[in-house]
Amino acid sequence: MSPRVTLQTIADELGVSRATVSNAYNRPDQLSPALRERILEAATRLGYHGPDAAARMLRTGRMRSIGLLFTEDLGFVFTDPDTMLFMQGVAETSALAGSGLTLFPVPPGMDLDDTAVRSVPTDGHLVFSVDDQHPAVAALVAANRPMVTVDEPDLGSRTSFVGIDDRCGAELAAAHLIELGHRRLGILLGRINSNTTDSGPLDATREADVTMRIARQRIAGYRDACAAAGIDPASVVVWASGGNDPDSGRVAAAEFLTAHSEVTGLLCFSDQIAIGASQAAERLGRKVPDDLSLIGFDDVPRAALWDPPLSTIRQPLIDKGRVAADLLLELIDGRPSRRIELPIELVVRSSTAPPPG
Amino acid sequence: MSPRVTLQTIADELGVSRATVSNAYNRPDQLSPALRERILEAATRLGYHGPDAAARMLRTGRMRSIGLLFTEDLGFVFTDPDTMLFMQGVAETSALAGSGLTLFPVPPGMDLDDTAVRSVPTDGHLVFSVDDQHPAVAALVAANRPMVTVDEPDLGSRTSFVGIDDRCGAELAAAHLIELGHRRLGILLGRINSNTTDSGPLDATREADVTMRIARQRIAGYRDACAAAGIDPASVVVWASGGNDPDSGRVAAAEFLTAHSEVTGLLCFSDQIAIGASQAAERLGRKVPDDLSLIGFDDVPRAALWDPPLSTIRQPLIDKGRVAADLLLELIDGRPSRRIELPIELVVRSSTAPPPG
DNA sequence: TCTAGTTACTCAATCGATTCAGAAAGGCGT
DNA sequence: ACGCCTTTCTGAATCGATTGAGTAACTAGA
Repeated sequence: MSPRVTLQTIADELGVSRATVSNAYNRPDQLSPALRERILEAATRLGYHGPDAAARMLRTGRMRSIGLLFTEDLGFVFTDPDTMLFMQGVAETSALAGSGLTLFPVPPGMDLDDTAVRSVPTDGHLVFSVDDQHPAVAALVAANRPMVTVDEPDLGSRTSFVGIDDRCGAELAAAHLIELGHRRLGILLGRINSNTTDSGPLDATREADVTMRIARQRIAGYRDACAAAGIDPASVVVWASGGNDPDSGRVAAAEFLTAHSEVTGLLCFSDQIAIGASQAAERLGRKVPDDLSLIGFDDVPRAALWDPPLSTIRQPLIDKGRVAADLLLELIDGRPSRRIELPIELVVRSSTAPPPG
Repeated sequence: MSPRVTLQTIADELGVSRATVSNAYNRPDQLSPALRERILEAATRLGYHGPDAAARMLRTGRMRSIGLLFTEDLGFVFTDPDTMLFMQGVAETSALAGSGLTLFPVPPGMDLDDTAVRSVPTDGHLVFSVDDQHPAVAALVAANRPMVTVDEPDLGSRTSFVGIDDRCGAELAAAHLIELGHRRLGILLGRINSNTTDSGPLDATREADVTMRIARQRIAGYRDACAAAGIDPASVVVWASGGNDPDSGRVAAAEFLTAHSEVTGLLCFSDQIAIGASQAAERLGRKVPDDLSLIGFDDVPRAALWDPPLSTIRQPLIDKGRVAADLLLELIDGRPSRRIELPIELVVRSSTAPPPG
């Protein structure tokens, strides 16, 4: 067939130089409007659809796309409301900037070289809630390209960071239950690190397995509130769910509530977990909030729609995506790295009440 | 700072040719294992992270990433369960193939040149449920690159296509209601084209505004069932919602049910619409399914969880994503275009019952 | 008329790899 | 010792653009 149509084809057709044709696309002020018209006309006539993106990338070093790395199972990613809200924010900002958004799923167990991470170029990466020991993070850090991490890991000034004050948020949640009169509290986490999907109680030893930064922070925050209220932080049972979805929460909560029926207030790592826990409580015949108070985290849309509507700690998830993308675009622009903490807020609804009796 | 580390840097360091270093990465069988080891060692020592992706793209013409184009509002895209399920399937398949997945949002009203569509290279595009008059589709068709459309538009053999038999599915849904004894049916659509968010009744004239292929197909299918049962297809009221989300469905259904209280069976364009309609019915004091039967379309997870659980037409949304990505990878591989229709199935739950009286 | 300043283009180096056609060296059978 | 494979590596063309320096022509001011 016909050889590829390039800048040169147009240049030859019109008897001008390749540079001029390039300018017609990139620097319209560098040539006469009349010539530019002729060039554009010739281009459509010959079926030239603008400068080749790959060649331009090589020459300019700009990729016009940002990467989004996530390491969770894909079945989780696209059903998790937190992730979706975040992605929405990222997509909005990148679309506004005319930038593409390239997804880099690195499913558990897949070798980094079998993914697109090294073979698809971007201007920088967004890392969403990834264990800091994950090889993909190490690779990106080594490459020393612009990158912003979200929630996790916190890499210091080498990268930008956006997150919330998880410890403070957890403290707010626990303080709310304590203020209602609860004394026997439990903590129901989601997944505690990227290597396990085990659920069950976490004694002091196993608590060392909790490598997720935000989980550690929140445990600390929950305990802060206990300590402040004179409740022995060691009396608070910590339990892990195998995942961050409602089903994992339901299963883990059923075990938890059976093993620890004395607990009247359950501090849930996320709304998703809290939703599962509320189902489990229902099945065990424990009414929420009369027999058991539940408080979630995040304030996803479903939290307000759930029956009963969930008390929770609100964090601005769409904004998190917007801010993360903005920070990355700043970095790509050559500006210095920054660290941003988004505001949080206690939202009291109907899943929390004074303890029974 | 130091000049960029390239293949040549490594080659010079070791006194070998650039070609050999390239082979160390791409064709390990072309050099001795010992030399390959030395090259890889030198690479890590000098901070070389593998061949530059942009340069490789230019040289090989392979981008190792597929594009996903969507033209809906981003607030919709990331909250719509159908879209998310589809994306999950796409992401799974592309991840397995080691391919990146680049999102190309073209929000309504945005000029194509302000988006990344022309400036970020891909091996091909997935077009998800886009109006065939959309300029982005025209641009992709003109570029004549591998592409597969999903549901819409149906471009014939120029591209691959994946969808379902929408007409048959609609017929199944209507036949189910008719079999239950319903004679007064209504059709509640979602958005009818990409230019409007108006809701309201569609007379014969306004029905011409329905440009979405699947909406037209489904209207035809609903009517097929009516005709087969001796119900005058013209007696079936057609109503548009402004969007495809539950809220739009709720608002439109409230108007519809008020204007047409004689209707006992509502054929909803999607489960999302049906969910909204069931809320509207509830507020109007009409019990589902006792006073009003509702049937959705898609069978998203929420359909089964809704109260009452929704009768619907199931289509395999995750598979749709998988198949779409597979078809695109085939095309990129140079294989011929194909057209695939996925199976559908009537799922009877509790939102449908015989009409009252 | 001379000079300085614009405008409108052209030249050619460059981005960083891939790949095919050799070439040098070594092994092997006869 | 000869020709003939293999194995292992090299040379050089090529992908398609961008961009700073340079040039020719034209304008305007003194």
